Amino acid sequence: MAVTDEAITKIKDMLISGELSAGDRLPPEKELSEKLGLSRSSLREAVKALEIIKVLDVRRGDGTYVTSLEPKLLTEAMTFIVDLHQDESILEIFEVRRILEPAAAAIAAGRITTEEIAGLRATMENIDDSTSVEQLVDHDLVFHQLITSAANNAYLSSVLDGLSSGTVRARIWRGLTQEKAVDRTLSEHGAIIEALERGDAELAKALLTVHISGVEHWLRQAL
Amino acid sequence: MAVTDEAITKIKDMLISGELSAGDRLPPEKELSEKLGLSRSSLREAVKALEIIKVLDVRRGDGTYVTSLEPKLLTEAMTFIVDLHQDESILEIFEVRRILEPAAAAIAAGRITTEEIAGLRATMENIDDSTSVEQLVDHDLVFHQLITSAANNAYLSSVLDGLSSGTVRARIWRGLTQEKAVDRTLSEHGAIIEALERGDAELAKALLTVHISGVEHWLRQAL
DNA sequence: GTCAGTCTAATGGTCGGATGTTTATTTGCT
DNA sequence: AGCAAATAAACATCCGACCATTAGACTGAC
Repeated sequence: MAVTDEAITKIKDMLISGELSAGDRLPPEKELSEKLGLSRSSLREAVKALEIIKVLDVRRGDGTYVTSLEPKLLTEAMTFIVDLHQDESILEIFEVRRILEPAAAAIAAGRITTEEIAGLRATMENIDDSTSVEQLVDHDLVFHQLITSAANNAYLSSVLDGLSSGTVRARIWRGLTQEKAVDRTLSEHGAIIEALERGDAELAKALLTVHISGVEHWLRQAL
Repeated sequence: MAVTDEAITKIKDMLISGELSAGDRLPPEKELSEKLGLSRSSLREAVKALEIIKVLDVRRGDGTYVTSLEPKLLTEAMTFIVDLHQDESILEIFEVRRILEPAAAAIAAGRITTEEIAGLRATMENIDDSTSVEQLVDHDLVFHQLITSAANNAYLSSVLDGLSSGTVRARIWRGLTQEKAVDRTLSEHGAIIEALERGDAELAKALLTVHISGVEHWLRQAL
């Protein structure tokens, strides 16, 4: 194994063993490279790799720190990869979303707070079929994130957020706008909010299945 | 933005735009660094980062290639991250698995082939409650992977595989062995195979929900 | 004493080049 | 044609120098 990969493994082990914890600061590059027995150049490659997947947070002029290590960091790593193959396999991604999001909504229905409901309602304000695509994408992003986060499972949220990257969303809403299907989509969002507010898990689940399947169907014929 | 991060973005853009495709070979480091306007050292950091998340495949003495970019590469990226926080949040991860795996089994029930059934049966051979923990973990890993792959959705498989890393599995089976719960777990596996063979999606789904919930319950009290 | 501004040391960011190691290819011999 | 050695290409690693940024210490005015 290359020294750089060894360094990655060693740092990872230090995290797993607890020698390094969330928020801790790593020794300076020079010092750490000597400790791990490799050059600063090679160590930097290792640190860069860990920074990309959000395990380390490098602050120039300050130092290198261990991130919060929250499940949230799964999202960015996934988004990076999902972005790379959006064309062929969007449908497979939607199949996964169609499994997870209704389940998330069902869980959310049982524990969603009035504040969260209010947050969902807020995303619907000032939105109609004459709103710009960018705003629609923003609304859509926040809407779905609020629901999944109401399910109170950070991994669930991370995976779902990672699977639905912004680039894909933008393409879809552009298409929906052209086909004048914005109204219907927005009214589906409204119905979902009502079901969640009533705590109707079954209905919320069904509505989300229908909602995602609808977009999926549109996508299928658009490809 | 640092030059290294710019380089990562540029390479990513080359992939999205199609200038680089799966299997393509990148220019040599020296040449590419000149083209992108940065030093070889900095470029190497970028390449290393992309290698870690399985976007690039670096072959010493040969060259650097774009990987297949299959969804499968999501797994390793996820495993890396999931391994880092197994303790606190295993239960959240299990909640996600409990949503996805039964759904995967239901899909699989409708399209699983006799060869795949035979493959599942094969994992049960030579396995009983006197088998070593390592072998049990191997069996378990292959068993669940076969089911998810029978669902024929590469993203679904990748996400599930990523969520259930080997380290967690090992801990669980060690526990199950101590509690003499191996028998029950294995018989559950057998029942799942039969349901899949009969194409009974509802039963397969229910069995997997029960199966995962059982492990989840054991985990909850073990923590 | 307190605050603002300045200075400095620590730290990461970038670079260029030298050298080692591995692999694929070419060359040359039989 | 086939095998083996030589060669070249490419990545791997290291080193040392210098730049850029930041946090924190310091200083001086009030």
